[in-house]
Amino acid sequence: MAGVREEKKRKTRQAILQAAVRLFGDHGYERTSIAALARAAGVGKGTIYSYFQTKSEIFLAFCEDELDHVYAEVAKKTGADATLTEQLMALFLGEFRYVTRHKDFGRLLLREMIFPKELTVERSRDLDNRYIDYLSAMCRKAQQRGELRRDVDLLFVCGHFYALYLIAVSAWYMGRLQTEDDVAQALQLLLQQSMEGLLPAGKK
Amino acid sequence: MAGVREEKKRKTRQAILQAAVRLFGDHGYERTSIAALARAAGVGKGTIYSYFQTKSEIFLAFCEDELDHVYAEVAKKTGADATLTEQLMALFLGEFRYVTRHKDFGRLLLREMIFPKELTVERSRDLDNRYIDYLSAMCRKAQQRGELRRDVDLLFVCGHFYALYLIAVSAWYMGRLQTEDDVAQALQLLLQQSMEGLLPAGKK
DNA sequence: TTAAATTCTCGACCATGGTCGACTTTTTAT
DNA sequence: ATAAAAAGTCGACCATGGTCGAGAATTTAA
Repeated sequence: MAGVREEKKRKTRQAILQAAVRLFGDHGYERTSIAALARAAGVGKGTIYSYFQTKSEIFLAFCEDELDHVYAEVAKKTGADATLTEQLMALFLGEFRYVTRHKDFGRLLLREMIFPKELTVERSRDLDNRYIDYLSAMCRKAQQRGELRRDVDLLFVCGHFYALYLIAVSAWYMGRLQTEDDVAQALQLLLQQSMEGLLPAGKK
Repeated sequence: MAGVREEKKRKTRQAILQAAVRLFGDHGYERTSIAALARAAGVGKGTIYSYFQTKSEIFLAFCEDELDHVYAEVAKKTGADATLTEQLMALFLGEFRYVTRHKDFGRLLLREMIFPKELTVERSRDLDNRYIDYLSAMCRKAQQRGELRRDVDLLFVCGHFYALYLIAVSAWYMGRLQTEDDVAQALQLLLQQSMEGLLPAGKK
C-alpha cells in the first residue's frame, strides 16, 4: 500500500497553506505566529518546519496564489488596443494597489522578491519568472506593432521597466510619493524618459 | 550644574555606536545580539532601546559612517574627464562591491534603504538624500557638458539611473547574474538603453 | 540644603521563530 | 507476518529582539 505517505503529505501541506491563507488574510503576516498557524492547521510546530524552511517561505507560497488575481484583474481592464505604456501603467498600478493594500504585507513581499535570502531564492525566482513571461509577452507584441525597438533584448527591456516600477514603489515607501496618483504620475514620467531616452536631441 | 545629563547621553550614544561598529564589523549584524552589544557598550539592554527604536536602526546609524568611504573611494578613481556613463558605472560598481562584500550585510542595508519600515524611514531618507545630492550634482555637470537632455527633472533622472542599478543588484541576489562582471555588463547595457531610449528610430 | 519632580538605566521578563531528538507511522526485506 | 529501516510528527526547549516598571541619577523649586 505504497502512496499513503504521499497522500498524507499532500493533505498536510494543503492544510498548512489553507490555514496560512486564512490567518495571514485575517490578521496579517506579522501578527500570525507559527504556533497559531500550527494549531489552526492541526499539526505540530515542527511539522511546519519540515514542509517550509522558514516563515517567509510560507508567505511566498501564500503569495503565489494571490498574484494570479492581479494578472487576471489587469488583463481584464486593458483593451487589446492599448499602447505599451498604457498596458505597463495598468499592470504596475494594479500591482501597486494590490501590494500596498496592506503596507506591511507589501514591504515583506517586495523585500523577499527583490533581495531574497538564500533560503527563499528558489521560490522568489519562480514567482519572478511568471512575471517576466507576462511582461515580455507584452513587450514582444509592442515590438511587432512597432512601438518598441527591435534591436533590444526583451529581458533587459522588461528589467528596465520593472526597475522604474520598483523605484516608484520605493519612493512611496520612503514617503517621497504620498498618494497613488503621485506614484502614477512619477511612473508615467519615468516610462516616458525610458522610451524617449535621456540623450540631448542632437546626440542620438 | 545643568548639562551633566546631556554630556552623559552623548557619551552613552557614542559607546553604543562604537561597540556596534566593532561587533558588526567583526561578527556581522545578524550574529551580534543586542545583549552582547549592550555588554560591549557597558550599558543595560533597556538603555540601548532608549537610544534606538530597533536593532536595524542601529545598523543604519552604523552604515552612515561607512558609506562615506564609498564616495571617497569612487571620487578618487574617476577622472574629471570621464563621461556620465563612466562616472555612473564607477559609482554603482563601487557601491556594489562594497555592499555585496558581505552578502547578508548588503541585503539588509538594501532592504532597509529601499523598502524601509515606518520606524527607520527617517534615517533611510537621510542616507538617501546624501546619495541623491551626490548623484544629481554628477548629472547636472553632465547636463552642462551637453551629455544629458536639459528638459528633464534631475531628480527623476537620478531615480531612473538608480533604478537600473537596483535591478542589477537584485538580479545578482536572485542569482540571475553571477559575477561582478555580469553585473557590470548588464548595468552598462541598461544605462545605454536609458540614454538612447526604447522607441524605434523613426518614432522619436 | 532638601525634597519633589523628572529623566534615565537596568535586567528580569515576554513572545516568537526556529531546533532537536524522542516517538509514531509507513515502507521494505525476508 | 514480522522486524528492521526510513520517513514523518511532535512539542519541550533555546536564543533573541523587544517591553516594562522599579529604582538610581539629575534637575528644579523652595
